[in-house]
Amino acid sequence: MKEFLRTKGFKMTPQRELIFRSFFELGEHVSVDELYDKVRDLDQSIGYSTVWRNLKLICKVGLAEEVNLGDGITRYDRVTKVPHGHLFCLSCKKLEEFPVEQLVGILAQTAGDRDFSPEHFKIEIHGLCNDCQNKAIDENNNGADDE
Amino acid sequence: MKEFLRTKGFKMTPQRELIFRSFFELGEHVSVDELYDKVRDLDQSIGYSTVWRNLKLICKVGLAEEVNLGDGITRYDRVTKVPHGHLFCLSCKKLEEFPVEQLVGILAQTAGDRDFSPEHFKIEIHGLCNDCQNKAIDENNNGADDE
DNA sequence: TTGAAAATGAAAGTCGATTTCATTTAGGCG
DNA sequence: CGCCTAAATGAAATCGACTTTCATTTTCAA
Repeated sequence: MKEFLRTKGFKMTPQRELIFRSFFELGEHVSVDELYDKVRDLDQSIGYSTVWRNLKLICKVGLAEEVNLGDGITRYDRVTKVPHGHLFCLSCKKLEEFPVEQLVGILAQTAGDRDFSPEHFKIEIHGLCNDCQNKAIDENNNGADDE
Repeated sequence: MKEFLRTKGFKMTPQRELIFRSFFELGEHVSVDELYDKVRDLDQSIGYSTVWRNLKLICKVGLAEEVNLGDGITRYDRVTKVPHGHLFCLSCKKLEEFPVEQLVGILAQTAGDRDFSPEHFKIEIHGLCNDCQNKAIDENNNGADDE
């Protein structure tokens, strides 16, 4: 990793090492705050802006990309081989993935037909995950019938 | 429209009337600032927060919905009969639409397979529109070859 | 070893979205 | 018609995530 960064003109530091490692240990779709919390557990002295800047760096060197679900929080998604879409639970904010090869094919064609040069496809399903659907049902059974 | 709002417990005011009308006169994907500018041309005295609140109201009563393209600006998209995706130009920010019936069918199935209750589908292609591709080419031909 | 370029941490700044609060207005009711 | 209460308004303050600034420290190639 040190070599990889050096070839791109960046230096390695203990903070960066820790931040990169933590990022890849956390799952997908990490927010700055989540990463900052994790990093802070390991080194109290690392600043928020350092975490933020390194997350940006991870994107710049092509290892992750920003995901914006419209809830005001930018998440950072590891770049993986396989393109995927997101199932975003509006209630608990959990994010699941699903494969989208077929869809991306259709979208690429759509773009081509319109002389639009696609850089990135975004396919999301917003709704309620199974857990939150069940919770909603429970609440209806137990709660008062207000509103 | 006044009746429509009354049945939902909202009152009609001159400001609201003007804001609603302006919103529907502007095309799709209107931002608060765009609407505020237009409304301001017609009535200098209307405040930003009133425009914002009425835009939210338009969403609440189901006539529009928020669109977030990840550029930090919330746009408001009139709810239309036909579901559509967005072609978003990363350079000039222009937004085009394209039909997505077929895709939505596939996505609904995907959601169903996973016991996910979909509320909303988001299908976007981010990239460069034809104009901006050409601009980029022009710049390469004329400009210096600085990295 | 050394010096320029890059990185860091704390704090301040940015900017769109949202809320607060004092005041005004709409519209149902007698 | 006037009255009254809930809703609406406008200005200003606040929020909160993101981004930048700046003084200082660190990396690493020569």
